[in-house]
Amino acid sequence: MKKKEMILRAATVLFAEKGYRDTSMAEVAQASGVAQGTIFYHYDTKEKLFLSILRDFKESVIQEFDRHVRDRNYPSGMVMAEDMVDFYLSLSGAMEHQFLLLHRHDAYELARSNDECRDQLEAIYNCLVDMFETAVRRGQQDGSVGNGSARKTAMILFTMVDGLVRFNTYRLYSASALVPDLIDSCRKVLQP
Amino acid sequence: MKKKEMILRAATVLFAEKGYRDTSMAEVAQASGVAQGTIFYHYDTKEKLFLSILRDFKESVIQEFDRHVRDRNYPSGMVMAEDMVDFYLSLSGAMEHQFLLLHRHDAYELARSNDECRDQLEAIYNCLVDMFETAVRRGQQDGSVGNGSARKTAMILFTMVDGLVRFNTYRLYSASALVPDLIDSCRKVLQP
DNA sequence: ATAATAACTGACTGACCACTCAGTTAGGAT
DNA sequence: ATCCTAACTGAGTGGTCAGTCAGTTATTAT
Repeated sequence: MKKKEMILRAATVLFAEKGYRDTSMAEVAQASGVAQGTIFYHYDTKEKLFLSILRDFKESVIQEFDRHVRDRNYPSGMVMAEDMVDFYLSLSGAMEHQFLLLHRHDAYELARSNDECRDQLEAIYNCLVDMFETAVRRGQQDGSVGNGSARKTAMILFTMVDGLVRFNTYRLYSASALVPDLIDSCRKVLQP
Repeated sequence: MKKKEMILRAATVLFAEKGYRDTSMAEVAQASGVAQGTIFYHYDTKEKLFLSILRDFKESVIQEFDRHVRDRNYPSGMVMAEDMVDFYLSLSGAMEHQFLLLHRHDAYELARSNDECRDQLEAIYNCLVDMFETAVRRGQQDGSVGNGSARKTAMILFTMVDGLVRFNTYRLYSASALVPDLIDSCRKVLQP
């Protein structure tokens, strides 16, 4: 693996686990087995390193979603919606550190002063909500999902599933114990 | 107002808006119109100042909730649950900075190494979920709410409402536009 | 083989920041 | 009026950290 990528990976883990501000570039250098100067050679500043992580995350989410949905045939929008909840949960497990980053305030902080950061965040967020919206729309067409704004319904589903991931992240409650109840609640929200 | 309280108030706003790590004690001192040394006279360390803010928040939440529920007669658990959603939304507006603090990662960070911080967080969180649980239980007794674990149902309601507050905080979406849909979804989740 | 460029290194720097401390001021008790 | 203590002050300190830079090593082109 190239050193540039090693730096990105190590920084993703450290920024997610310790936070952007609480992670020094010296720590990133040590964790990636690289001299401090090397980081600044590849990513001019700490901020640009963080942006690269976000960009990487965005591309991964889009790619994973496309790969999951492609070649898949759902009998109904409702079934697709349930699969999207499952997919979101497994994605947040597989990309644990990136989701942890998304659940920190660091990125939103940076987004206030940095346009690119805001754009990346919106793209990630839109991609995730779009997942649910696609399912809702399809369900509304085939009659398995009740009417109402598809976008708003998708956002409510998003808050429910994302809240569960957050419970897990903060170790306030084990997510797995809530999954059946959550899926059940989502079904109730969607039912015509 | 005593200087000690002025410091606490200024620090709450600054920690919420700029983050714990990004706020220097010099800024807190300036914002509260006090010398730097005065802060350390009242609150030994930055960490203890933060804990005092959390303690203050916990007590306020409990007090506000008690005051709201006392002397109020709900015709059914379902109506109480709807009122709890409303109450949560208005509370998060009235105590905007404290809720912002709760939505940052700072507190959860500190909780990992500081027992008191973890206890305060759990107390705040329990108080909020208890609100919903009380309503669900009552609804299950009078038949206005369906059966199932009251705690889990309360947690799902919590994630839905809290997710909405978060949307607002991060300025990703205007909360008010989602409120009617949210209340409607909560009703669906609760219905027998 | 030589030159040219890209990748890499780590000691160093200037800025910042939590916290200290020696000293001053305000308030209350007798 | 005198004493005592609590409240308050701000210049100073030691430590940390993002970013620099002059120099070294690896890679590629000719």
